[in-house]
Amino acid sequence: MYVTDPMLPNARNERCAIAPEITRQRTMAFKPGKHLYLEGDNANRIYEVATGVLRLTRMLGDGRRQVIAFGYPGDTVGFPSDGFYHTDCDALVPSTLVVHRRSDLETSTGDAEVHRRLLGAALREISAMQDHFLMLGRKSSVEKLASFLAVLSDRVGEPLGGFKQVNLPMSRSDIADFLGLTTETVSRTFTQLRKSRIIVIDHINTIIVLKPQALLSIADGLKES
Amino acid sequence: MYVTDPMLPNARNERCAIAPEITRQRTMAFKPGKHLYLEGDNANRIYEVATGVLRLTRMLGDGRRQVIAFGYPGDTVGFPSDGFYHTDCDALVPSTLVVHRRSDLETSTGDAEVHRRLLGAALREISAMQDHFLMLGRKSSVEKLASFLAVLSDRVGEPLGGFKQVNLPMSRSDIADFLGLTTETVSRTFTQLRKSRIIVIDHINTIIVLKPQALLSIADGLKES
DNA sequence: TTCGCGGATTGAGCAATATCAAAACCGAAC
DNA sequence: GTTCGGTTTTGATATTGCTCAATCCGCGAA
Repeated sequence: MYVTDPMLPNARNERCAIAPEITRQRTMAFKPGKHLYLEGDNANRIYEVATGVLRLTRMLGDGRRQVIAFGYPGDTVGFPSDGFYHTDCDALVPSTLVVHRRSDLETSTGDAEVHRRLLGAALREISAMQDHFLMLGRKSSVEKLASFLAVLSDRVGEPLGGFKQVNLPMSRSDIADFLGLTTETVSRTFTQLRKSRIIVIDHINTIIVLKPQALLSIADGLKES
Repeated sequence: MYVTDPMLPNARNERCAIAPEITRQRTMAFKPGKHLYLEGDNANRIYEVATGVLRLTRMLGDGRRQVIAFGYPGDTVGFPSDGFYHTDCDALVPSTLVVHRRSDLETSTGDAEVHRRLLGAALREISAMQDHFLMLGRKSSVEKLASFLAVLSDRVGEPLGGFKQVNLPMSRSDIADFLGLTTETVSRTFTQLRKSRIIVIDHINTIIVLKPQALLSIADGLKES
């Protein structure tokens, strides 16, 4: 999951639920604690998230970290380049994954539907990452957090008395490393959104969006607060 | 072209020169001044840069801009997602492009070699963008500019009396919008690298790298200067 | 229940980068 | 050559987000 412009008619529709005939393919359970793969590992498998949340990270020599993406149901991770993975990947919560062979994407000899599906996921990935660049490079801290919450609320928010409740399985420092901020700034920005009554922090990892429209306005830089 | 970690054994080798039998395919000339395509256009063509330099951009409502990538020879631009382009694209210098049909990538019915080639380009694109995230989100201004110059020098630098000369066909504000900085900061950072005798600014758009190793050290955050 | 620990929040000061403004430079047109 | 317009550089100041440090909070263990 990347932070795409929440105002755009997004590509969510294409990222449809995994069809039953596909889940009948090889599926695996994966729990937090170990890595699904590491940067530099031989990339022989591509994973489609069915349930749970994955975390893709990339490290700089001195410990600085970038969370490249969070893998939510419908997302695909592990695209190979030159035969290797280029990020680390682990799970934030117990997850289930549909496993594909690298050859399912790279050769057209197998199941044509799976091939089409993986290719589509790769192309959507490119366009989502392009949007994410705009956010990383050009948005302020409030705009970043608002964009993040808007996307999450849109994709995995659950209705709660007219509002949307969003669960955040990741830590504040995961969010910080995803948005290119520090944990302190993320925390302060949460407080700021809470004080403007745009969100309620129900629990450290559960927020409720009170004013989705205000969140979107901030995300797109249309509002100063 | 994205800014990938210049220390890594990079994927440049894969991005090999366009073979003669491929250039025999449909080729077009494209000059600066008009757009190759705009965000939202129907994406029916995919372009492989043969010569020249393209610029891919994405805009935020209030005018803030992000340069998503520069398209150098060997790079491929115009990957479709949901049938549309998701960036604007124009040329910085007169360029020639190898034109592919969208269907060359999306169906496996055509030339298998072209299909393989486009798919490989898409996968490399994903991994290069992941590296670029780390830079946008976590690097300082000197580190960003040093990374940028290191990659350019590596990819398109020309030998000049034991040093490498790098041409910069893009403006300072293009560089700024690519690295997530302002033009002023880019300019100051150029000056800083010049004063440390790491580069020489031969001309506004021609620099000479005097100390490639120092450039790499800074790029990777191993040096404070 | 209390204790202790790790993550989260808050605070104060600071550093990096942005902003605003002016000067310098460069190339194109005359 | 001179002029003009746009880009780049430089300067002064403002501001955002970072750093360092001190609580605070929630949760599991005893």
